[in-house]
Amino acid sequence: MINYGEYLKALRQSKGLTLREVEKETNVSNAYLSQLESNKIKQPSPTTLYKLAGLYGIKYEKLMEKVGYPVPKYNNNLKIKEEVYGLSKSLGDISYDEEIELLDYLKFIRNRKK
Amino acid sequence: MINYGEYLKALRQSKGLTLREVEKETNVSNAYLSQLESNKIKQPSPTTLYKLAGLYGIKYEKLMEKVGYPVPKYNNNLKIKEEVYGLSKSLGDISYDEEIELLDYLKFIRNRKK
DNA sequence: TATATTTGCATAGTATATTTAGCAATTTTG
DNA sequence: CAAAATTGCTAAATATACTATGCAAATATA
Repeated sequence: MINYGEYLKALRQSKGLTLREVEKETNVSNAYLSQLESNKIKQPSPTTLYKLAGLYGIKYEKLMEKVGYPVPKYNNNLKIKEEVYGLSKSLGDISYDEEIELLDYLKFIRNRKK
Repeated sequence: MINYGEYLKALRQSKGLTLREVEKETNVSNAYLSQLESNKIKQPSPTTLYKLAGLYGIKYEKLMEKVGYPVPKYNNNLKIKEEVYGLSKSLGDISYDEEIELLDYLKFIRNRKK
């Protein structure tokens, strides 16, 4: 059983968005979003995934993969990858589970002093 | 209204295959294949398209596009850049202090279960 | 030619994606 | 504190993907 819902929920909360705010931006009903985040939907349509990926700032293909759809393979050139610098380099390679935890922790950080 | 059915039919016939032969290879029912070829299905699932693309020897992405699904674009450096920065993009803009905290927390995560 | 097999397709049924409506708990506001 | 708004969620309704069954026309075989 694939668990993409937890990931979607962590993404949304890390951005401080409510289900209804996401609904406004994506035209996906808040009720359906809730079902997605609790893994009640096996395979949401690519179009739905595309909208969410856009709003949350992640790659469409990543959601496709999480949901279990075939994803076209491309040439990931490791050399070029290594030449690029930035935050992700400072963090290094992180796993999917770690990313969820970091998103969660970021939410905690930002709501700490209120 | 998108016309991908005609394309699928032309592909199948060019290979001299019957609906039932395609069914055997892809596990998609011949009845459904018939509906696909006459555009009675708006958006067949990516998995179905993937099977057909494989058998017919065309690109999966091409069928995705024909059907009207969003298709990830692969062929530029921006793409690779996005992959590398995927994490920071999903996290959004984070401050220097936040980055330090995240790095610290990541270290904590990785030393936790030992 | 007669009959058996194959072929594409139509129809009905099942599974599942997505929306609408509404409710209980929480949060906001005065 | 009390009323009002907001939030996440559930259940029922609807839309649509996909399959099982079967049939009429075409084709193969004798």
